[in-house]
Amino acid sequence: MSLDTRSFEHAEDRVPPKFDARWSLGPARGHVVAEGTGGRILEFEPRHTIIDETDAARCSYMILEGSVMISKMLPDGRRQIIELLGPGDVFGMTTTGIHESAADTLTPVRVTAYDRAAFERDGSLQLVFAERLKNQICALHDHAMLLGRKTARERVATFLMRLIPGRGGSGCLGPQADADRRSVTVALTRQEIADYLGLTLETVSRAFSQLKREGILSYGHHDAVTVTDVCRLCRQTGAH
Amino acid sequence: MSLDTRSFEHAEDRVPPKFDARWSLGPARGHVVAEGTGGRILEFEPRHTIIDETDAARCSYMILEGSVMISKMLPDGRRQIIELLGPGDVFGMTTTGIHESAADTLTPVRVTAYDRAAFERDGSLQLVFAERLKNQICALHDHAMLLGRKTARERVATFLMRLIPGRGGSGCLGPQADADRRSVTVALTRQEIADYLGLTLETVSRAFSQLKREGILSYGHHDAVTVTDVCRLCRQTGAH
DNA sequence: CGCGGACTTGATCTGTCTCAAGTGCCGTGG
DNA sequence: CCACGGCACTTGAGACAGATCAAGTCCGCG
Repeated sequence: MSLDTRSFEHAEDRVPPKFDARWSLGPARGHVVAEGTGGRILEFEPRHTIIDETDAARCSYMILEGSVMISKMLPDGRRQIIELLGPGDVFGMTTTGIHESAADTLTPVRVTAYDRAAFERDGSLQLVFAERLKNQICALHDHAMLLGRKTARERVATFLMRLIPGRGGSGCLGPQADADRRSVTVALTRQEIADYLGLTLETVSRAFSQLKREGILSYGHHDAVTVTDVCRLCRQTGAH
Repeated sequence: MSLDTRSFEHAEDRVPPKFDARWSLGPARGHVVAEGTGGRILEFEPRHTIIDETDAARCSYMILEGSVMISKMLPDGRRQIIELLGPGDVFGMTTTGIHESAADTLTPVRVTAYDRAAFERDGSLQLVFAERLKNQICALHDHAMLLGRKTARERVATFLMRLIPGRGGSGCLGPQADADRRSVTVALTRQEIADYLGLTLETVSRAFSQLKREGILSYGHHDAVTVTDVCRLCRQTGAH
């Protein structure tokens, strides 16, 4: 149901985006690591573009490693981050032949890219993708609920809960052992979190500060957050 | 990409919901019309429940005729309508074995219900569903943009544009012949539109009134709306 | 040391929600 | 046939969450 959130804990691996002509020009983005049966394995640095919103759709992708964000822009510049994806998730499928949303890396990413024509011919591959799509649809449903009906505070709490594997979902394990605290790494800037949650950067910042003041979170450096009381955070998500 | 919106134009067919024990009890909702190869064909009256949010998932469904809404509720009663579906669309798939959203009819509906176990075994059926899922994902992406970033006015304009087949999408035909006017039937109440667009009923009503005052819409009876200038409406959607 | 980027915090503004009437239509029953 | 009640919708007035505008702070880096 929820994202594999360990994938967002790679911020420490981040290196500053460095321009490399080989990675940015033409339709074949990314660094080809291996050619295989039907799929090429590509690698991308953090903060690089895999798909532009207007690209012709030549490939479908499955993530092997790292985190990818799918986003859309309105002509006046308003942006919405639609999905945050991790290992196993798929993107780039389309029925129109044109991608209608962009895909960018958050962390170092390795994907398998399947040529569209080859993909269409391979039924068993499509089944694998379809299975994954079901999960992603479920996440999109939850996210629609969040965007349409939750308060800013609930959105931020929900976002943070998704970063904690095994908690908050239908099969929540409850508090473990003694203390119910967990550390997570937030691989997104405040602006990106805002674009994901349908808020402004300031509102996201205020929600973080408020949760910190209440002792539910603690953090020094912005992307290394400790949730000091997971259950209490969970009760702020609106789902209880 | 967009919904097949002719499916929302059946309000005139509506009959008042009538209670019928056969339709409401137990897991096998709906009226079985035919048993077939792997799938049963079921019929439902307007405004009836196909799936409850907590149902165990026994079937996957494909719509043959009519409109279905998929929704979720928070424990405190806030509701979000996640998707509006028409003929060809599919729902009820899950990887968890539990449905996590409800499905209700808007109009008289005929669906094919595939037993979950049988469905899992039939690869070609899954491929048909997968193809359809791609379209629905695309619609969910657009809807996330709407919920996260559009104003009330833009949301309502976008909603109305989706009711006009062949217009507003990537392959928009532009104004036809002389006048650019179209009649649509809105099969949802203001409250349902609000729950779909992440607004309140009053805000939806005000947006309708405003568009009417500006001469972009006209309507007497609430569910029979004439868009008097489709292109002008389209320019209010935020997508231009 | 000074600059720039990401974040925080405060003050104010505003779009949407909330609360509260009021209207019109339709079906029911006298 | 008309009075009545209920439901969906409209409209207005005021409140409020979150947006916007504007300083700041903190930290890494050249």
